Amino acid sequence: MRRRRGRAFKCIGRWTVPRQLILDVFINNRGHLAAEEVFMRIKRNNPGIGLATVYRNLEFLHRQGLLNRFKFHTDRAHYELNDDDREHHHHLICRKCGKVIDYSEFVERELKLMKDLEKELSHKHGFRIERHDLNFIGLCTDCKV
Amino acid sequence: MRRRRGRAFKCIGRWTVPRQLILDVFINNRGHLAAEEVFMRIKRNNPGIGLATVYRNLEFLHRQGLLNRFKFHTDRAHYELNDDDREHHHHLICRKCGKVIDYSEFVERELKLMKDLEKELSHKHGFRIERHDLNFIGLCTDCKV
DNA sequence: TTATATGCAAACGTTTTGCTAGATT
DNA sequence: AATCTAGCAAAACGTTTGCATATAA
Repeated sequence: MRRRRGRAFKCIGRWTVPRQLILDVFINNRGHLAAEEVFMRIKRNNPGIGLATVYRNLEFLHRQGLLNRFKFHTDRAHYELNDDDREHHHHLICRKCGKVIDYSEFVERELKLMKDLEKELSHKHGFRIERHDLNFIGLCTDCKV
Repeated sequence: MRRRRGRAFKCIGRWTVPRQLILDVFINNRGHLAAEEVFMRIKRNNPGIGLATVYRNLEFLHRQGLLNRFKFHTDRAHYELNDDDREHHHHLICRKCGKVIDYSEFVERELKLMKDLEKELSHKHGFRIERHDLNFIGLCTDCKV
């Protein structure tokens, strides 16, 4: 198996079938998926897949920078495709049904603030800030009735 | 047992000894504690306490609005005292040692942005936003060497 | 050919639950 | 007295690990 993603990408390790299948799930399904959900989707056409393989490869793809990892409301880790072409965005999380909506409003203004904050905080607390994580929690249209 | 907190507070349910002991841990120890840590601290002077009681009461106190609940880097849920008098703040999280530092820099500017964002997002996505959660993840002074 | 990844099952750490005795109102 | 809560142990849940087999390079 040799098919990867469209653009060039150096991979530490071997590019295997399960690895590609997992990535395909995210390519065909822009969203925020937990391991179990990825596992189920692959299992439909590839019943031989193991859940541990999914877990190992989600972590692998995350380390390779292909997937972003989140801990939202629930206990499960969620992953989304880390598409360089994609706009910087954050998440609206419904605390009732768990729905996650991406948004990119006010990003320029937000990024400016984040940069100022990172500078100030790095200096003051000696932290080397690598990333930030901003979530809005509330009720979605369906759940707020 | 009748002792509660300084200010008035209506409690749904019964105010029990373990409930007070758990709250005391947070009053005497401003910080972000996981269930196990709270359990250990109480056990020192009250060996009879059960871990399940701690879990149940952390959730209880969170529902009562006395504790804030976070899911940081690790798998454990962390809680902190929700002190109304306290400044609005966010968290710097060290991804290596798990240390959590509170900060309140740029809060006015941040709150202004959050308010604008909440208004825009509520309108556009039909979300009723209840709260936001902003974390900076990186390496602390000790871990970045 | 050889290191790496897979699949399975068992182990793991955290959190929840069922139950009976006990405490609070 | 009625009801809610505690403590214990067992189960549940998401995730990780050990190991023999299979696969990519």
